[in-house]
This record gives sequence, C-alpha cells and structure tokens, in this order.
Amino acid sequence: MTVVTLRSSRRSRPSPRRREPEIIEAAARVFAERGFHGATTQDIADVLGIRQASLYYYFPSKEGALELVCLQGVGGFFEVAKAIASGPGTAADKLTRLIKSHLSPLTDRSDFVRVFLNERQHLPPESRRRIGKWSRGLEQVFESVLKEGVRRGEFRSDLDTRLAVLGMLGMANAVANWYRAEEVAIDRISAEFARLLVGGVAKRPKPRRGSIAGRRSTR
Amino acid sequence: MTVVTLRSSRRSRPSPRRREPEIIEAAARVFAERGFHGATTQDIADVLGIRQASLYYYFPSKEGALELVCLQGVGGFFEVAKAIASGPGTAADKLTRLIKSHLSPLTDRSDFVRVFLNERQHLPPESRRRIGKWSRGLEQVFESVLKEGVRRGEFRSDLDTRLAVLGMLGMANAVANWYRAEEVAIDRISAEFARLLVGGVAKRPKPRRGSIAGRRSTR
DNA sequence: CTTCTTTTCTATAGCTCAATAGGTAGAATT
DNA sequence: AATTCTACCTATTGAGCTATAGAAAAGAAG
Repeated sequence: MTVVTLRSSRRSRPSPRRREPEIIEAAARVFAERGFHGATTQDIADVLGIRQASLYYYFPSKEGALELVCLQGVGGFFEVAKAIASGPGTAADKLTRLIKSHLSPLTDRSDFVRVFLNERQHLPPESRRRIGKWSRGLEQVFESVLKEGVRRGEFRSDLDTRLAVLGMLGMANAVANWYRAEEVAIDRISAEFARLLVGGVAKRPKPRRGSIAGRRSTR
Repeated sequence: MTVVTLRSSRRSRPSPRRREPEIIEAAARVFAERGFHGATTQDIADVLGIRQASLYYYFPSKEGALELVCLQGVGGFFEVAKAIASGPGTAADKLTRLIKSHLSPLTDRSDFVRVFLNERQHLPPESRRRIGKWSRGLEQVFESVLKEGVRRGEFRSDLDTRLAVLGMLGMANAVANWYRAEEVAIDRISAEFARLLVGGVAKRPKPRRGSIAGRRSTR
C-alpha cells in the first residue's frame, strides 16, 4: 500500500478539488441561515467570493450540496453513541455521556447539524431514507440505555422509554436553534440537561416530606 | 370627511370572505408540509380546488399568508400560560399544567403550530419581531414558575432556570414534528413529559444508594 | 516555453413562480 | 329590472433561479 496514489506515475488522477471542504462549509452556513429553499446558489457563491456557476465544479446540483452537508451533519454520531452504550458504567452514567457527546458537535459544526435537523426533509426520497437510518439508529441506542436502566432498577419502572427518548432528543436537538444567541457554553448545557433528564428518569428514593408531588390536577 | 365612502346604511361592511378560514388552513397545511419557501401558491390553490391567482382575493401576498398562519399558531398560548402561572397550586402542579396546555393545541391545530415554530423565521423583520414577543413571554412565564419552585424549596436550588426553560420548550415543541407519525395521544405525551421534567427539577429527598451520579467523564 | 490539468469565468437557456390587470357569473340588494 | 358586491376566473408580466456550454486564466510538470 505504498503512497504513490496521486500524481505522475499512472491512472486517472483523483481530482484534487482542494477547496471542496470550504465550499461545503459555505453551503452549510447559507442553508442553516435561510433554509434550503430560501437559499440560492448565488448566496453560497457570495460567501465564497466566486461566481454562481463556478459552484457546479464542486457539486452536481443544489440538492447534491444539501446531501453532502447533511452527511457531515450526522457524521459519527451513531458510532460514538453505540460505543458509549456498550461501554462500562451505570445507565445514568451512560445517559450523561450520551447527552454530552450528542451536543458536543455544536461547538464547531453547528451549521451542519442544524441543516441536518431542519432541512433533511427536503432531500430527494432515496437519500432521505439513507440518512434517516442514522437517526433511527441513534434513537435505538438511547432507548437501549433507558431500558437497561429500568431493568437494573436505576430508572422508574413505569417509564415510557420511547417517549422519553423522543423527549430527550427533542430537548437536545433544539439547542442547535438557540445556542448561538444565548451566551452559554455547550458543556454547561450538557451538564444541566443531563442532570435534568437523569433526574427525570431516575427511581425516586422515596419522597421525604409530604405529598408535594402526589397531587394531580383533574382538569 | 364623513365616511360615506362605501355603501348604504352604515359603516363599512365586515367584508364577508366566508372562505377565509378554509383558505388559511390550506396554507397552513401546505406550509407545514413543504416549508414556506418550498411551498408554492399553486400548491395551496390545488388543495382548495381553485386557481392560483384567486388566492390573492384572500391575502395580499405569500408572506401575508404566512403571517396569518403564524398568528393562529401562537394564538392564546401566552394568555393561558399566564393564567396558569398566576393561579393556585404548587410549582410542580403548575408546571404540569403548563406542559399540558402547551401541548394540547397539537391535537387539532398542529399545522399552525408547526408553521409557527419552523417557518416564522421567514417572516419579514417587523412581523417576526411582533410575533417573537409571544415566544419570549411564554419563556418568562415558564421561568417564573421554575423560580417560584426554587424559592419555595420544591425544586433544586442549583437549577439553572434559564436552561431548564429552554430545554423544556425544546422537548415540548419537538413533539409537533413527530407526533403525527407516532401513534400516541397528546395526553399521554403530556403526562409522561410532565413526570420527566418535574422529576428532573425536583429537589431530591437525598440519594439512597451510593454516588451513582457523582462521577463525570473527563473527556 | 510548451503542454496538460485544475479552477474559475462569461453568457445564456429554460423554467418556475409571485403578483397584477381586467373580466364575469351569480347572489344579494334596492 | 337594474345595480352592486362577492368570489372567483383567464391571461400575462417580469423577476429570479438552477443548470449547462464553452472559453479563459492559473498552476504544475517536463
């Protein structure tokens, strides 16, 4: 496997396209800001300081660009989550780490994540399905940890794990839409959310005082 | 300068436009499905079985239609929430009711809510700001209840109420995007989320076992 | 300096879409 | 019966947008 891959010697060169990462990042920024249909290829070109038509040297169509951005928006999420779930620790521990790792890409790749979350619905059917698999996989990883927690007696036995997963992911994913405006570090958000959610699923050691939480409004 | 401008008897007639509610509902459906920029006025006309140009009898522009839909998407939320917050009950009680009332419009007006949540960013600046006030008001109502809970000793004193509010609303608002696909009644979701969140903010009567939640990963 | 490759440009075709203008059928009013 | 108003219609304009074609720089290699 010597490293002669590119240049002189043989076969078709691997088409450099050195600026490709930069182009896709510009697309991510514009799609995140204006939405896929609200953005024009001209907007992307403006960010880069090149002509609109020049973009087509880098991607085959606007939809193709969206797919590239979305792919980088899910990139790695699933693998990392799976590793955490099958690793060591209590369920509460794992859940905390899952939340932390789920939010961490927002620090430096929030545009990609936002585009994946908000614009993937506008992908052509086949690539949407392809990309949707990662989402469902992630949900399953979260749910497996919740079920493990219930089984082990760490979490409430009456927990609806499916709804809890959807709730957690909703809470976490929403961060992408406000964390730029708010002045809070991602680590702080992760920590607070983990506390909130772990506390919410945990089996309560028995209410100490009276029945503060025992009443339920009938209307 | 008397107002004889139009018509016989008295004052200007209330301009019937009997179909207006129906037209706005069609717009909501289409905007919710395809997004504001992804939707065409032709799509809306198709739903109604009329011609594209006929829509302009009911709204002045596509953006105008979006504003009408968004207005109905926030309608009432804030007032109801304020009433709950200033009403009777423990903070936990109020929080439970806030969540329930926040989710209830999804049963019959989910398109309006979805459009408000996802498409309001595409409104022209002034109407966006006008509508944005309701959001911020809602956040404040939630936060006031959380602070009350902390003050009363019901909720953890180390709670970051701002982050907790954003988390809760994120969790709740996300429901609009999946509840149609999932086969769960809104009441069930409200109940589960309320339990989750109230549990998450509640002061724990003291962890029974060891330091399950004490560790934190360093990486 | 010449040749080949990579990158960007100019120019434009072809289409879609929002919005306007002006008309008309039918109901309601007088 | 004549008039007025409502709720559509047909036809069209004009702008904006994606994508293609082909040429011209800019760079690397010999």
